[in-house]
Amino acid sequence: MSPAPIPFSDLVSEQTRAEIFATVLTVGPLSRTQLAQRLGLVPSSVTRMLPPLLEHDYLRETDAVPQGRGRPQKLLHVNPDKHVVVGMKIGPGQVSGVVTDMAANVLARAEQPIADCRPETALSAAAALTSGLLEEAPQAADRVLGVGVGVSGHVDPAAGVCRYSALLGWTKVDVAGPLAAATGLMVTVNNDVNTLVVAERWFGAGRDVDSFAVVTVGPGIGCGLQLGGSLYAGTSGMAGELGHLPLDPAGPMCSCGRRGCLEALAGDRAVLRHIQDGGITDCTTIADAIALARGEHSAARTVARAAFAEVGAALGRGLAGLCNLLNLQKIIIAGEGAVAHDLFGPAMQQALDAHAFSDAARDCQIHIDPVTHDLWARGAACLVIREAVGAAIS
Amino acid sequence: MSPAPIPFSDLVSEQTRAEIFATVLTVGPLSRTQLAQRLGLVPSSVTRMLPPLLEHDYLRETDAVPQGRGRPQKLLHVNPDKHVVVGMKIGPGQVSGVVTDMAANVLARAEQPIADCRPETALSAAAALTSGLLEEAPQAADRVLGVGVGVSGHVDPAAGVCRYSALLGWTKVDVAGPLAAATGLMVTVNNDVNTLVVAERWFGAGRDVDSFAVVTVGPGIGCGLQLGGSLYAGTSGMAGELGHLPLDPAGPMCSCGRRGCLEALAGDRAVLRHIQDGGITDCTTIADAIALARGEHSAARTVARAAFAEVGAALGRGLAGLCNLLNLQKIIIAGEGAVAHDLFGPAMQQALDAHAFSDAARDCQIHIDPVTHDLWARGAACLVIREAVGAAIS
DNA sequence: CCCATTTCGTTGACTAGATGAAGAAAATCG
DNA sequence: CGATTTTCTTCATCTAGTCAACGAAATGGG
Repeated sequence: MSPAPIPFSDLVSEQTRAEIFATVLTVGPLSRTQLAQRLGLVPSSVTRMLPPLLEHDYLRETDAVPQGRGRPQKLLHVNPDKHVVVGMKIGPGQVSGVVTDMAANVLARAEQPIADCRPETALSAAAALTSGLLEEAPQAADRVLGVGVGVSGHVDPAAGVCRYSALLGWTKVDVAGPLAAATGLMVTVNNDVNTLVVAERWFGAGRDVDSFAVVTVGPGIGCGLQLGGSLYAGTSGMAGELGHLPLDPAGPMCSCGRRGCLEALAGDRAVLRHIQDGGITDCTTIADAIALARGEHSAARTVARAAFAEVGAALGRGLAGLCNLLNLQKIIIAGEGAVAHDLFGPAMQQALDAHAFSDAARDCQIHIDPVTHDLWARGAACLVIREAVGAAIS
Repeated sequence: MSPAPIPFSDLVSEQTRAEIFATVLTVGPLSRTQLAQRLGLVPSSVTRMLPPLLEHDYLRETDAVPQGRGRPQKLLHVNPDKHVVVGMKIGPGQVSGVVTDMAANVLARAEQPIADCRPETALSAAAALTSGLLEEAPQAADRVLGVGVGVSGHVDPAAGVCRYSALLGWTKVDVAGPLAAATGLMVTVNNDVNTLVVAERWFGAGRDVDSFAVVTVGPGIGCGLQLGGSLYAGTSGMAGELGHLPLDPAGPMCSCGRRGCLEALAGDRAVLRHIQDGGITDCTTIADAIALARGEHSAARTVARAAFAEVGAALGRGLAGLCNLLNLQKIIIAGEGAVAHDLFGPAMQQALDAHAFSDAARDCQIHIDPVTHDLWARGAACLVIREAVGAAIS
């Protein structure tokens, strides 16, 4: 594997240039004048900052494009081919990854099932996946900016270490070290939901707001926070633990050993539990449950639908707490479970409206994003770009 | 009432000068060198910023004080007499206020019961209290910087309006307008718990941390947040609504009409409810309950103690959610109810440890601050100083 | 007692980022 | 073709910051 050239930092480490780059990246081609307005600068300041970015070919400008009267604009856009970036997500059962260009466009994707969750297994799979992905983008090998990794669990991004992951069964696992050693590339690690936050912020529903949460539903309930325009990590990088909000002292046991956590009330297992409690025994996966609830009218369908409604109501109560506490502009529901939003959405919204203060709920849009797809890994790639460009850009 | 001179803003509006002022104010007399270190500057930069602050007499320096070898330092301190500030809290039943100097030292205090909570009643009481307080500091009338007001409920600080207050029964009440008209002074309004956050940040347990929450216990449960070094207000200034976190779907009715809110489980009424459920009928105020629980050994005392333990456990569950979600460095328990911390504290801590992730709980100190006393109103005064100095200073 | 040492603070030359005003560039409109 | 409009650049200037050198004011050792 080639050594990683990381020439970006010294050139664009200055705050303003980083903001220019990020703005051009995320809000598309822009003229200098538009850019100045958006950044609260005067056009001449933009002009002054640009030369190094253009000379080093991070940004390019189009030919003049006339639009009515006046001198035509030259639009700035990022040069997507300056670098490629690898992003991946390590989850239970599989490692999935993408290669993107500098505009975070996905060039190739791949995934690899892992037999067990031991750190060695997962990390060697991640290294193999990185190699494989970079071979698919053959001319890219000498232009790799770095590898971004999203890990479900508590991550210390500065150290590149996963502190604790219930889902993976990890405690104090160094992720960046082994992966950097195996690939020879710069490695950035963060919580997997945080990678989604960055992706939503740059390309998704978080584009136009500066305070939002991404809540992932699936086997577990995850949460990442963007507060006041920047990713909120907390004291030791483990903020966003919404899944174990204690919502019901009489609730079912949670995998964490406590009772009535949001995750126990609204995770996949809660759906299955409700269905089994309803007397249906041959429904063992969440896919079964969705199929049942969307299937032909039957007693079983009624039970399954009621199960999703229960789960939606619990989720809504949790979101109400989040909404009341942080007075967010938006909550984005994502994760594998979001595909079933037709089943749990109405009950969730109803519980949210019932439990959130009306002012807070009015200010807070709910956005359901069922097509997370590559977004996890793409977000991990964004993380690398974001770091290279300077964390200041949010 | 005299017109308010507000000469500060133009002079010190620059970020760095504001930070210098705030640092000198909060961490006491400092030499230029110490100041530079603390602000991450070089001493000459401090020297260059000082002249306007000294000329306009916001800061002063002591005579040289030798300390061992070398040239003696001249310590900078704020000139407390440059202005006076009025701070007050409008709560149900009474308006209380203080006059402070520029170092937020309390010069005089007063409170005034109000017969009802109608806005006119409360605001005219506030205006009267302001006049009264300023008469107690006679030579101060021409040096008033402004009036800060803390109101329990949802406040829009920019508009100076209380949007909604359950405790006061207010909906869309303009506070700043009438009070400015009546007093002729600049008026700053904020949520009452936010005033506590500022006070704790400047003078209290929040001095050495940059992410903490102040949770007030009493008739209601309030919460203010300092995240990443600055007061977190949320999208529309109503963040920090912890009291209505839904913690128990089978819990008692809350005054907000929902079931099982933290406030219904851990507010004063919850204590009384538990005691009455225990068969004791002549305990109608929280003071009675505290006296009972601290009194002579008896069956009633056992019931009262159990009531506080129940409430503490509920509070601990709520704090665990807060701690997990935001991974704070510190949670400060304040408010009138905090005096009973000997009664609810152990159960609270136990529930917190049981429900918070151990990593998050380890990073999060609990600080109980039972002597809030003037702190509400003093915090409101800080709010005015903070605004005059520039919100940038956190 | 005087001079080296130490610490504090100031001065002045210099740099980087931002601004505003004026002007050059490149289109359309009449 | 000239007037107008819009975009972008150039240049003088401002502000906040740094660095390096120096001045100030104490202690302590010979």
